[in-house]
Amino acid sequence: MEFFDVLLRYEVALWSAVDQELGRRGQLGLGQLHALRAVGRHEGRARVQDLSGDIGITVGAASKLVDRLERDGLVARNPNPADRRSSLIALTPAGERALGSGSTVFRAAIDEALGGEDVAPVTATLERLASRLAESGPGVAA
Amino acid sequence: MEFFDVLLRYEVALWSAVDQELGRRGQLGLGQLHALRAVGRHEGRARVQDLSGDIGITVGAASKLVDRLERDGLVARNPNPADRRSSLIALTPAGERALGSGSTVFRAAIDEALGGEDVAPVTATLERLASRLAESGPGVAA
DNA sequence: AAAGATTGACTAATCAATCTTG
DNA sequence: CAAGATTGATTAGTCAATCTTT
Repeated sequence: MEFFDVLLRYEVALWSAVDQELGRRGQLGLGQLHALRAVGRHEGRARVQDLSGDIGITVGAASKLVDRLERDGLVARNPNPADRRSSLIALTPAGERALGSGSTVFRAAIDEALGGEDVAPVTATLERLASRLAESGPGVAA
Repeated sequence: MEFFDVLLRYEVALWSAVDQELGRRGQLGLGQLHALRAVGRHEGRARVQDLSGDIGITVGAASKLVDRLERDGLVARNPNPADRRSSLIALTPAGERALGSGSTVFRAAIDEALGGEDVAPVTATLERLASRLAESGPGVAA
């Protein structure tokens, strides 16, 4: 189970290293940045469900996450004309700025951590494994 | 940043899949099992600090984790004859049993998730990256 | 003083129950 | 009645302050 152990250990260590670098450079924490990246990918039309799936947390947790991002002025819930049960979540101008500058530091921190290592093969293998897993059982989903 | 994204996504998905399989088989959750595996590796002489480092959580969190494991009868804090500031944490008989049966299910769940994929190269690369990171900055440590 | 651990205040996750809309 | 989201109770983490022992 060496694979599982090192996967877990490295993921925790990398998250921690990147998060600390973000803090040193006066950026958002990695948790918030990770969320803003997900919101950004949905081009202003993110629903709470989408974020839940992207980030791998429950719908309830995603709802509260959006509460906090909204409180901090980084995203806004806009009415969904097609379905009044949900809102469409978009980045605010402040959210765009935080995502932009945070992403720059984020990329640099990862490049630094990789130190020239070619991770393309690892990336490919993990993609394959992730697909396998997604097919068999839908992780966090209800 | 495809590498970071898939690393994170897969780690979350794999954790979730294994955790659910443990639940279905009436075993401890993966969080607790992960902790018991760490305690077990220290052969009855684990200190709170050791677990903190192994698991990648703060010392305070590790102290509370041991509280819960102790409350559940899975580990015991024994006096440390060499240093009265710390205890030596050991598995109880119940803890040994839970670790044993949980590990069996754990291994099977991982094998199932890997589905014959050869992860040795990925493991080697992640080991190398983890070493790099450990040298530059000590993650969670105070 | 420093090291090891614990505790309290706070933050963020889970699950279950609930409310609204489709 | 399903689906989408929110909320409340609980659980587990962070950080900072503290206590004991070295």
